[in-house]
Amino acid sequence: MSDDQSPPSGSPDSAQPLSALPTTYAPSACEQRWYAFWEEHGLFEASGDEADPRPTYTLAIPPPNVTGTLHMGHACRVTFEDVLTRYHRMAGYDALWVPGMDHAGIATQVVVERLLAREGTDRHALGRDAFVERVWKWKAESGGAILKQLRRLGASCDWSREHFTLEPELNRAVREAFVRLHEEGLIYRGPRLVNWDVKTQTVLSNLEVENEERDNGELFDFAYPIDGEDGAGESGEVVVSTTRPETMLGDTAVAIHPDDERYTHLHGKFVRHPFVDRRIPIICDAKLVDPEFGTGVVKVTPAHDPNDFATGKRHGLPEITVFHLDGTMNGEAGEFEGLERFQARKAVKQRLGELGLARGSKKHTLTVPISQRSGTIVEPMISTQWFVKMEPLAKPAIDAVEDGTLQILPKEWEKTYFHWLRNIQDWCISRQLWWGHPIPAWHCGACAHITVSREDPAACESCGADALTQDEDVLDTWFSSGLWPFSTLGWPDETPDLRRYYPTQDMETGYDILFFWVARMVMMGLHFMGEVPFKRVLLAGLVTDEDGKKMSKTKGNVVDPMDVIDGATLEALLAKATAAAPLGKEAQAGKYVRKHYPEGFAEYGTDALRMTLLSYSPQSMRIKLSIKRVEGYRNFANKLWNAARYALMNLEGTGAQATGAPPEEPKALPNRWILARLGKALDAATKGIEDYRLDDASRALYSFVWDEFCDWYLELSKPMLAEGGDAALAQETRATLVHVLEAILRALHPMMPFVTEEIWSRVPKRDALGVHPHDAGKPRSLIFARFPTAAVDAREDAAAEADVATLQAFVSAARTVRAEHDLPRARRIEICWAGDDETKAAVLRREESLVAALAGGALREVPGAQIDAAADHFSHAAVFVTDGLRAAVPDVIDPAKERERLNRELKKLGKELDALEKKLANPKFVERAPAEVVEKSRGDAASLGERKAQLEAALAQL
RNA sequence: AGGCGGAUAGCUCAGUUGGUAGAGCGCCUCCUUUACACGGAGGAUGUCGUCGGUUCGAGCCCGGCUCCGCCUACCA
Repeated sequence: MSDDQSPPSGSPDSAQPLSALPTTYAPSACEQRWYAFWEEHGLFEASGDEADPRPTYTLAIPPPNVTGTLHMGHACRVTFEDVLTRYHRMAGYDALWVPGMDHAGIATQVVVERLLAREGTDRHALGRDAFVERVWKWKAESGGAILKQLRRLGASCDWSREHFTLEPELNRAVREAFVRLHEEGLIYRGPRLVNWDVKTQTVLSNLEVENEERDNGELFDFAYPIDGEDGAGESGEVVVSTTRPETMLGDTAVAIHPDDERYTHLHGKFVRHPFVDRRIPIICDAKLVDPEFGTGVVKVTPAHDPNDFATGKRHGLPEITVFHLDGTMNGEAGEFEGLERFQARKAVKQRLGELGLARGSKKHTLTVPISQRSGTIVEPMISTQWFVKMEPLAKPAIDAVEDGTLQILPKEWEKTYFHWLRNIQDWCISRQLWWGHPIPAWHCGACAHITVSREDPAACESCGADALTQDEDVLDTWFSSGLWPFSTLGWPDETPDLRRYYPTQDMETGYDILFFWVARMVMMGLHFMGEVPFKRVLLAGLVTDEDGKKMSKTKGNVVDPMDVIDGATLEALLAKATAAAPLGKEAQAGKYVRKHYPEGFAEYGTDALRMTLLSYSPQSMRIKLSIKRVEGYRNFANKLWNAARYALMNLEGTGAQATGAPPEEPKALPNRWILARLGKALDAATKGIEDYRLDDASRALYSFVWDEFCDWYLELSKPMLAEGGDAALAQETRATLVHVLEAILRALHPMMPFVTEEIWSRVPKRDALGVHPHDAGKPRSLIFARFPTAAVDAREDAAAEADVATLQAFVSAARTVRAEHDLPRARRIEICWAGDDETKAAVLRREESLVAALAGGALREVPGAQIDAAADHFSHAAVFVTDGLRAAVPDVIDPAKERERLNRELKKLGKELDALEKKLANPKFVERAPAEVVEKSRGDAASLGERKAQLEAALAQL
């Protein structure tokens, strides 16, 4: 079977020779077909075999929310992760990419509640169990959309190991983690001032609160009358400032700075609350009060402000909550009871005015806390919640990065990571939602003891009563995500997968969830597994629109990856943008599309999109997705396709095939050269991938394929393959051509899986090429092919590189002359040349026919003096010079054009020479710079000087 | 307020340990040559934000400034 060139049975149709195919690559013709093939044959599945000797490479996907549809950010993540996975799989690792989804507590609950609202009902009418059942049903119906889209992107996940953060297996892990932390005293429950979302009526963690600057705020001043009832007959007032007048209903103190001499007389005094029957102490607090700010007097509302809460604790102040959970005023608000909080604000101000206590207001910009999910202003409230004590967990996580056990790339992010962990606050993990992991805690109706247990308990562990009710809260979504790298491998059981694949290698994700998720996984992994959950954290920037703005439905600048892949007309894009836009913003939503994509999208294909995303540096925070760039990579895929067509046309019927190794001892210069250059490109690509510089890796391969393989090697191969030529040379060239093409396909496969597999299936090659023994028997596919290396697939050859560089410089210079003189293609020229550098002259002599073919002229070596005095020897000769070589092209010139060209070249050369000479004239440079630098500068100056003289001579002759 | 990042060709961005500035797109000229017009050949385009310092030498190292972005905290 070693000569079998037909595709494996069951693989997509590859019977048609590539040379007979259309000249344009059509991604849609093969992408879905290939993915189905890969998946159907389980080609992405990790071995899971403990006897498999290969090292493992494991990567857990950042599980997308079930609510989501794929956006460009996902596409970016998936592409990076897929390249890493495919690369390692090809490089001889047992690679495992664990896929899955996150149940996304609040996000999902909000979506389903919105559906219910449309049906005219709500979750309370349904009841908890029915509601949860409804969410599961919804998840089953629409939750998988994103998984289908992941496949369109070519994600080579092991679908047999797919997980969902709310599935029963992971619930076991969650319970285990919770109970263990509780046993260790790291989980506690208690009343704290928390972030309350009045709309969804749940508590939020600090991370779920976003701060938004608003300049429409005001600083409102009002007076508290001094209470004279303490017998001293005091009168007067103190004026306080507030941005939230309604909270004064919960004031339980007024604070001044102890050293503020303006208020010394108030020490120990009281003020009278104007609306509720309360006498309020004036307290001294140096921590809370900045005497320079405002009046230097602060109203203290312990129940509704973090600083006031802390102050209240210091002074033992009562904490009076004035809001209901829905944000309306409660009974403590007296006459304002029942008002919504912002109405209450107005009302309080108005009443203060009526009482003559208002003391004016001024504009004030302030940042307001916004709920990430509901968009409402978050209310600080005192509430009893579950917390994780973070400090003991954070320490090992800090150590791991400090001692290098865990690497963060790009390294700049380390500082951010440390800063957050060193100032970490306890994590509020309970949520007043229904969709999520229920907290494994049971309240005893008899003794109020709380039983925390892995299994549902039958009786209270304290008093034995069976009057138990489970805690009504669920856990923060991120609690289960934090366990993801090991819970998906079977933890808490000691499964073979957990043994084999933990710790994972890489965690690739956006920097926006460094705290939310990455840091928590590190803490949880270290705590429960005793080992970091992954060895490297790879952070990428966020994908934005063409203007660098965040993609949002309101702005209408959301680019759907599927549209980029499949193509979309302007009308379709407009329709989608307007449909997604909020009511009333439809017109605005179309603006972006009209401005940037007046012609819609062509069918760019997955590979082009992937290459585009890969080409952005991971160093930058923003990835401004440019559709022009996508187009460029679409063109690249087409270039590759056509290069392959050329190669296969020349291979057809010759018996040449890829063997996984280059020819033993290639003789022809272009063959030696391309193999040497392939080695350089492969080194750069490998280094790029391993260093997480996929931009470097993709650039190296792109420029090798286009600039060297296509632009030079294929052109050089044409004369070598010409009919009636040297048969041995042609054979060697075909062997080189097919090998380099095949190696390119393997190298590019992690980045461009579809077009490479499509072409590769048609490349004549030895069977079982590069397949690891462990994968023997599986259908033939690039998925298992060995990733090419310089050592095996290329041949080092510095001499060939230097010689072709000479040839290229000469050919380019000759082409410039042709172009500048508008010589028609058919016009043959004679190029008279002389060599000053014997090595270079030898190259031209040896490769004369190739140079002649590429430069479009016959070569004739002449004495150097003839070129120096071109006018005397050749009529109307254009003269060009490359390093170590001179040439004249007789009978072609238009003196004016020639003068222009020579002058332009002289100008450029002059600038370079000036800089060099200035440098060399500096004695300190000669003295102190490294010898090789000085030597090089001298050499460069000399050859530049020579060229300049020659150009000037040529110019003078015109 | 503190921290971080950015400022390089018309646009979007690379630039490895300091040693003569790069790519893609766009632009100009020519070319329907048997892989490719999603192409080929050639060409034009930069005070590397600004001021100062270190150095023989700075896009790169150090400091100040300006503008932009992000993050964290907080402003009664």
